[in-house]
Amino acid sequence: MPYWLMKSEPDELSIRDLRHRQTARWDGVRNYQARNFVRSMQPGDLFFFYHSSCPEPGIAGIGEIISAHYPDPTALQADSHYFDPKASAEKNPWSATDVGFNRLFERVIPLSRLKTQSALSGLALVQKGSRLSVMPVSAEEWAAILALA
DNA sequence: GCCAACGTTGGC
DNA sequence: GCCAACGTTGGC
Repeated sequence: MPYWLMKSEPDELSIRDLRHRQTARWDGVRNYQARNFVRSMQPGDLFFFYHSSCPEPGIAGIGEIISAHYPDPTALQADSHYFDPKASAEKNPWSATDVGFNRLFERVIPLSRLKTQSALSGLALVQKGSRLSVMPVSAEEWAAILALA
């Protein structure tokens, strides 16, 4: 079962929001590499829920993929922040998936701490200049991060 | 196909 | 708010 890491701005969707709602649609991915990762997700996959663009960027908990991927409806909504004028119902290049809550960490594992872990040096998250918002996490990386929670 | 300009991401 | 790094756009 593959593992993932996905970034969200907590102002938009935080791990606490997910815990409260239990499920949410993970949409708005607008990068082809990240989209391809979304398309390879399977129900039951777990992911680290990363808080970005906030006072304490880091991993805040764990979520679970609970649906197959499907065309991202926000790409077709003119009033959406994620509207893509080049997308159509017939040809929508963007994908979304439904996610569920799994676990809230007592404390956020800060990015600064993740950066100090040699076991995580291959993770796109900690690599200079990387802005990938959806990325795979190996079983070894998963265990190394969990050990910090 | 090249590449400059632009917009976005996201840490700090 | 700043700015480095990246991806995309569009003229040529």
